[in-house]
Amino acid sequence: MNISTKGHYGVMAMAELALHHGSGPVSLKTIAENQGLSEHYLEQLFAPLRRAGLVKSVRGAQGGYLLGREPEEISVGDILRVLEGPLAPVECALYEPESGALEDCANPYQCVVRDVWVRLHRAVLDVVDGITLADLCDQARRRPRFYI
Amino acid sequence: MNISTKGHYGVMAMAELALHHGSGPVSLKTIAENQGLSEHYLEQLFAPLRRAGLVKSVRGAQGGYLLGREPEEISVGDILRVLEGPLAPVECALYEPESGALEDCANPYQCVVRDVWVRLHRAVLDVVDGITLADLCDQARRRPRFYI
DNA sequence: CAGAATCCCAAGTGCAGCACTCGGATTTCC
DNA sequence: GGAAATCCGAGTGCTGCACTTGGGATTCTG
Repeated sequence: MNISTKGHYGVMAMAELALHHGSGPVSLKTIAENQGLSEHYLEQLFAPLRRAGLVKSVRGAQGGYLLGREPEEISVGDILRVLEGPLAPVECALYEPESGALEDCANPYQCVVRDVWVRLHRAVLDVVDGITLADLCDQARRRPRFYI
Repeated sequence: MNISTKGHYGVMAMAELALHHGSGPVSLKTIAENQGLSEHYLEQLFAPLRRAGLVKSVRGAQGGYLLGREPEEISVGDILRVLEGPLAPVECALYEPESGALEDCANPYQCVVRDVWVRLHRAVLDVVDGITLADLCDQARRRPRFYI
């Protein structure tokens, strides 16, 4: 039930991109230094983010990364799904009840317990899809000792 | 963001114990056969559950396991915490804001993002601590093709 | 135009944890 | 006594995490 550093660092890095949104690309070196992360490791995270369209890259000197969409249109859930995979606690919780998949469970115990995972899945999505990068920026700018 | 088979099987097995609550011990062999799981693997899950007091064991022939408390007093969260560890998405989300731990974050990005993890943590706990084994039993007994 | 800065890509590495299996010791009912 | 069960420790193959290493391609700046 935890988020790996991929998702963790990914959201942190995307938050930094969002704070600089509108003022040119930000390099991974900058992000890595600001946040105390490995630049090469961040590279690995940004490859799938770019393929998913969440960021755009600018190559060459003074290059870096830009948000692929407006901060209001990128949720934490969008980032996590790219870096962590689907956010269902167990595989069978991915299928929603209306598809009739409930009948697929071999035994009654598993079916009953699956309802727990479905509810958990929904609770997770409610949180992560309800927070956008714009929300994080607002919150960051309101912090007392905020710099940059 | 997922639950391993430890937590998954553990909750399924505990649900079966709860259904038989009050009518003697249930052996792991029975559970394993009913649910199509490995008996030896279940053994490993029940060791920590017993140490945590969630189940009691009866050794010898016709032995097995009993719930350590009433079904109303065992939540899914109790089981998951024993088998999966703390349910916080990242370590720093374990500390709640009122302890003043918010000041510990080195950089502002991490702090802002941590609020996401804290909210996620709370949402998870709301679900898993709000479902008891008694709830699962009620639901199981109401299912159409319910047996045993 | 050189060279620095940057993204891009592939490969490898050490470690931890998952999902079991195996073999046996101990306890208890019949 | 023997079968049924819990207990216990060890081992195993695999996958994924959290990086590192080493290079190549692109583009701005002096």
